[in-house]
Amino acid sequence: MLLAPGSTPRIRITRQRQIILDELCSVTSHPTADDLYQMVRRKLPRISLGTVYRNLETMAELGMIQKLEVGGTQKRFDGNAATHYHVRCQRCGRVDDLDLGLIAGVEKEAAAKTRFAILRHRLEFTGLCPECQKKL
Amino acid sequence: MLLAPGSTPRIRITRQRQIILDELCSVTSHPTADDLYQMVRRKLPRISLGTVYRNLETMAELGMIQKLEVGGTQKRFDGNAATHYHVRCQRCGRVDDLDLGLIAGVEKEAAAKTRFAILRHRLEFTGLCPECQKKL
DNA sequence: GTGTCTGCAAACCATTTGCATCGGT
DNA sequence: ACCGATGCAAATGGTTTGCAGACAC
Repeated sequence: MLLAPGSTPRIRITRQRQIILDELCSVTSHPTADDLYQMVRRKLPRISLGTVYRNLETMAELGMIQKLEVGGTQKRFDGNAATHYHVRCQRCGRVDDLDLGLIAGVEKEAAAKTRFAILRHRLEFTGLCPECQKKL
Repeated sequence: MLLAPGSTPRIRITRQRQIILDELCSVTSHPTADDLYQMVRRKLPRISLGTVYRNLETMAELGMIQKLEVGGTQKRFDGNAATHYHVRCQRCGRVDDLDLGLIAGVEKEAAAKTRFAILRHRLEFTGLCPECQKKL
């Protein structure tokens, strides 16, 4: 979504967009696009998967939500736009929030070690969720 | 690659496997499967992309190399099997190693905050590489 | 000789996209 | 009315897989 200089494309509040956002924010899990599609479909049976993808992308670009690029095949989405860390179960793929304070100063430390301009960081833990621990 | 109890499937050292590993270890970048395919093809013109994928997968499972699930569409591979952190350029996708000491105690701290059994962690920085900074 | 590995091609699956129509503003 | 958004279906692109022949041990 490139913006022509000077133009400000108005984002419309469509029924679909509103409901996708509502569903995402109503949940503490970190649903995939398809999870969300299933959830939203209960309220808008005719919505298409493409619309879900497009809206998630748009809202992530606007900083309203987060697109999580955690491990696994599918991307996941988070209604909490603030930086925070995650744990992912390597067996079932479940992703939980982790209530750790942000690691202070790492970005500064990293910036000192490289010629990259550091924009953000991500910390992700991998492990086994309680349910999967039992099953092993 | 599930192992039947008691069996120890012998891993054969084929020409393909050896060369894929050599190429990966000869390089400090973090090539994608296709990058590696192109590299290996110069020495083994008849190798197939499927073989590259299969071998990378196998060697990652054996802990000989690392499969990096950093952001972006493609997975990347690292000949250095030891835990270390990375910076990724959000514009061109380049991935560099980051010479930071491992964050002490985070896994223990994380374990205390969740009921997950923590197995490992990953810290990834996103930014702009020197080349992409110039181009903007 | 046995059982793994390879090359090839087709299959898979998450995500993206083109297009005609719809609907917010 | 304008132009962004939608539904649908087809396309894309990375990765995986089935199979018959090849090769390491």
